[in-house]
Amino acid sequence: MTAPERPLRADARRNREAVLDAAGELFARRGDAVQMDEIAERAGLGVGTLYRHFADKQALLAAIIGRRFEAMTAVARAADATEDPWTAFETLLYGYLESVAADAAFRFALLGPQEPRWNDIAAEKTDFSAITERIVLRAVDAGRLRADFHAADFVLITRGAMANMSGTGDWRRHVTLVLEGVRRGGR
Amino acid sequence: MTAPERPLRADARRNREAVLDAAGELFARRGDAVQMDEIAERAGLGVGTLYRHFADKQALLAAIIGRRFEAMTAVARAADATEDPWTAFETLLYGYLESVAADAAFRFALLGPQEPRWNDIAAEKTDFSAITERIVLRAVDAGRLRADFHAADFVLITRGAMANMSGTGDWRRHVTLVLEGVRRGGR
DNA sequence: CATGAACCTGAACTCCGGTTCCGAATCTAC
DNA sequence: GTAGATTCGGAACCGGAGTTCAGGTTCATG
Repeated sequence: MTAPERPLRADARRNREAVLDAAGELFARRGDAVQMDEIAERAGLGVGTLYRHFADKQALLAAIIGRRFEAMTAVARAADATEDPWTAFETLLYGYLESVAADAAFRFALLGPQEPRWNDIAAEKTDFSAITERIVLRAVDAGRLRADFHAADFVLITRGAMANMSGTGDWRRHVTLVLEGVRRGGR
Repeated sequence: MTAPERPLRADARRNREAVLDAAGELFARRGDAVQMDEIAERAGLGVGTLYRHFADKQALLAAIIGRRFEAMTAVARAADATEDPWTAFETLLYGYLESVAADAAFRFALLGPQEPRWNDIAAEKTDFSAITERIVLRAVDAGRLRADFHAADFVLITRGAMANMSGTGDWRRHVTLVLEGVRRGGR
């Protein structure tokens, strides 16, 4: 179905990239509240061009989100490479949250009401959740997380922190508090 | 300015109530995604009537949210009447969250991006935050909450839980975990 | 350098939902 | 019971944001 796919013309590829960059930047700053005209202007292109590369706004957003999920997966993989189970867990958690904190669109996708969608996309295209599960398991087995801690709890914590990222909320403080209730085995 | 205020005509008062009920019900279920026509239909009235009673959609929402804040303040007052400081704290926390869980509009108002607005309204019209502060202080003084716990942390926890209220998130589990990191002096 | 396909532009279009407005209906006071 | 003010109804209006499309432009190929 996606078979023939002749390579894009040079200017087309360049423009496609410009759109992705502009959209990424703007979505990151203001979530999906940005409008197509703004993205076009920032990319130095006409709106029509956006629609030549992406079926609609949703598709453009999806492309951006997909990128982020891939980056996220890389972060997770790196964390998993750490020997110490607790360090691995913390690295994953903060790596994840730091990225999310820097990107309103990502946050929107993760927190938004159409919940199932994006996470499903992520599940299909990356093995982020598998890696997360492994890291959590390692920490539990090493006695560094409460015995009943589950990957779903990682999501819980994560979402909780995200909710404290806009405005005055101090999400780091929030994570600190939660971690205190979840960490085990001091030294 | 609001001085003369002749009493509303009987039917007007009845209709106003119907609007409030319909809007409360729908906003609670679907947040501010409901549209004016829907509310009108559910109330058995024309749209024009909504606008006779409320300047615009925002004002209607504000009326609903205001109601909820008042109810919330009553809950807080009740919690404050409990002798045991920890029980008071837990009562407040769960009372708050239970109400919020039942009302998407309220959640939306508390969690939404236009953050400052609603909380300011609340601060002006109710003494919810004052009561909360007192309850938190009591628990800290009694050694039942970590010494550095502050009213702002209550908000943190609260927002964190809210983020886990839609879809599959198990907000009670989330609160349990957080509480574990915050509670002090078991039995 | 010429030709045609691929691509770009941006004004115009469409859809959607909040808001208005005025004739019709309803209530209150006398 | 009736006059007159108040309130209601809902079709029409309006602005905003996504999307389309009829040319003009640029690139790749021979």
